[in-house]
Amino acid sequence: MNNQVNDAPLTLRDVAAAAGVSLATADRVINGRPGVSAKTATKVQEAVQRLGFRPLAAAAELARARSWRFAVVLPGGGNRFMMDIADNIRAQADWFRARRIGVEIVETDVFDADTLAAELTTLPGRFDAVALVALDHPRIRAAIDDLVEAGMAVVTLVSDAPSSRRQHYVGIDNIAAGRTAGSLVGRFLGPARNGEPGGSVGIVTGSGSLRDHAERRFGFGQVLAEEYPHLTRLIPVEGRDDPERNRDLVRRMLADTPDLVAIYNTGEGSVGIGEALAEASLARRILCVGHELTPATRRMLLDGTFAALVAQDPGHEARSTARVLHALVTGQEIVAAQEHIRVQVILRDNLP
Amino acid sequence: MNNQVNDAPLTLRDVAAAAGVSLATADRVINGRPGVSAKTATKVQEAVQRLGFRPLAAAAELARARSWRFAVVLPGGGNRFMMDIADNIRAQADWFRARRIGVEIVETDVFDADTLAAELTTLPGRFDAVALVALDHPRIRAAIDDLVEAGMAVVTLVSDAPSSRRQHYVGIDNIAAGRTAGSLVGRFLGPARNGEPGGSVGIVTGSGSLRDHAERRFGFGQVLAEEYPHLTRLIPVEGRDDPERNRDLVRRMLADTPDLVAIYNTGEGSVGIGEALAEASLARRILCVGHELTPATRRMLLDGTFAALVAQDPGHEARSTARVLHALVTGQEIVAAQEHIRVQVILRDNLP
DNA sequence: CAGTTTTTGAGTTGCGCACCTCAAAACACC
DNA sequence: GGTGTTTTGAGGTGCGCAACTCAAAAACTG
Repeated sequence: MNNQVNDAPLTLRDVAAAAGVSLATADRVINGRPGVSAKTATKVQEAVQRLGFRPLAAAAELARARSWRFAVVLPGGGNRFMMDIADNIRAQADWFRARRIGVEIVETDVFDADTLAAELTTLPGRFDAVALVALDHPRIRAAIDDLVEAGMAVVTLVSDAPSSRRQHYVGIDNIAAGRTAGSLVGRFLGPARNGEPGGSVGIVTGSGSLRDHAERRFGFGQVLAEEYPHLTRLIPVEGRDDPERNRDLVRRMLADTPDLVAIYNTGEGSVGIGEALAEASLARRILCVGHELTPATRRMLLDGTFAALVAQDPGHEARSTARVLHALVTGQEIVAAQEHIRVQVILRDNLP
Repeated sequence: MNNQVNDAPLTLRDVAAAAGVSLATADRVINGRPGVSAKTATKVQEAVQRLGFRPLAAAAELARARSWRFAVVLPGGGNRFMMDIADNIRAQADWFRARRIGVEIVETDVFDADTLAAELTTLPGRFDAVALVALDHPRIRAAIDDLVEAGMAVVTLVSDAPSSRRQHYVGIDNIAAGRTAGSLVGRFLGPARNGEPGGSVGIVTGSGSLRDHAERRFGFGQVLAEEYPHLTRLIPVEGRDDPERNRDLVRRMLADTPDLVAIYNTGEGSVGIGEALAEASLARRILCVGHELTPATRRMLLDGTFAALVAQDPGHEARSTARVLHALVTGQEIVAAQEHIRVQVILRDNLP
């Protein structure tokens, strides 16, 4: 085992010498410039491998001496989770400045394909790279492909468009997130007991047009059907992530479903669910699992209204977005493990 | 709301001009060199504030033109989690090289205060910074303080020594981790039913000399006592993180405790617990919660022997260690949110 | 006031690389 | 052989800053 992680600093000059070529030629190979014979290029690449040369990041960055413009396209409106992402992007101002990156946060109606597509077409020329919360819709897919075609680096954020040509997705595996929620509900309710029916599980979801919620419902249903068949799944109700709609929907659900034992909310607006339960004096008696850590869900986790949250870290996503876009435009490698966004389970006890 | 995250790049030259001083004077202020009157220094600092100047990291790094030597002190022996950390440190070789950082991984007997203290005294002069898995022991505390006194940057890793002068701790809140395990056990076992006794919960722990295991036991006990008083906690048994010892201890536990319903392992060697349960055909019938994701615990999570794991991400810890040490030696700021290590709950469904 | 110390300005060097020019050398082709 | 093309070498410039020198200016001292 080699415990010496690395050795004396190497420069491009050392590589050139080792390969028996001039500095200019070594530079041409390293930076993929034309006018080098295949034979010579191989010699240089071998020397790079052999010596383990990597350009000093600081020097490369300084010498490149160009600045970048990134756009981050987020849904407008009061979505708390998206506001958290925006805040975390802003909190990186120093990081961006130190890399000569100008960032603009563009708010738009992500739920409307035409609006979003129109917004996207304005980006080339103004920006070098873009991160967007994607709608998985043919028009958006085409718009994303046009951006890539125009030479922009494109990553999807939170909600993916896997069939597009986007270079990277910054977000969680939403099927796994839904499955996790399903396991938590099933486990927390406990096994079926002789003679006792399992009860019904209500599902509150957002608009259904973003891929993430659909995938969560799918994963949730999968686990409940396979592992907890004694539980009855109600038909999902759509509250568009709006607390007031959710409150009304849950009121009706409580009235219509005497054997309701649990509620899963695939999206935002969990606070409305808490209100409806409190009105009916059923808080803590009906098991609730939701998504994302916000001031409201934090409070409901602490007071026991919600038993658990499935969450993704908006700070991690903001930083990952920044790193990935930077790596894409500067041609650096992406550290997959670092950029993998975890599906977090948050209980009262491991609240950050 | 300002959606323009940052503006045109500034140089030190701009700051000097804005402050009405020469470049040399601005440089003296920025880098804390002597020979500047308080009045002038204030002028420059105000200009820095007003313009929002930050030295371009790449240029500063390049100009500083010095290399660093980091040591990472880990326990020797086959601890899988520690091996993961070491592997992740090695995986960062490129990152280190790009910053002129040489890293040496030092394996030693972290559990023996004399050995560890002796190892630590050899570091000053050979290294600029050190990360170590700390024993919370007066001798180690003194040794750490000596390192800081000698001008080294010191961070503790995984297990902290909070009363020492170490600049940072890279690891999780182990009390929260223990509480989380306690909540999972309590919740998964379900509420007390009329007439049914709650049953006994076994606790398997490591050596007890590292702070982390003690804190986990404490947090676990806290939650069980407060929230699940119907459960009986057995006296913790010490298996020194060794699978074979753990197996023997659990064999005896099973024989002695007819009403055993759950086992919590605060440390490594969970595979021994699985073996003992399998022998007795009790796997999946006794609820198990353990720590850290390894090939063995992953397997037991998938086959249902373990219901959940409480984990910390060794990759994150390795990267955080690198970033924090680098920030400490170069005088950069530490992004607290980025370096906060999360207490993760891992179920079968959100396995990374 | 002269003499001393402190403060400031002006300037240089080099970090390692990207990017460029220009000329020389090697090669291909007829 | 000569011509044209490709490949290679040599060298320069600048990125923004750190770190330094040296001299000039300003601020104190008695």
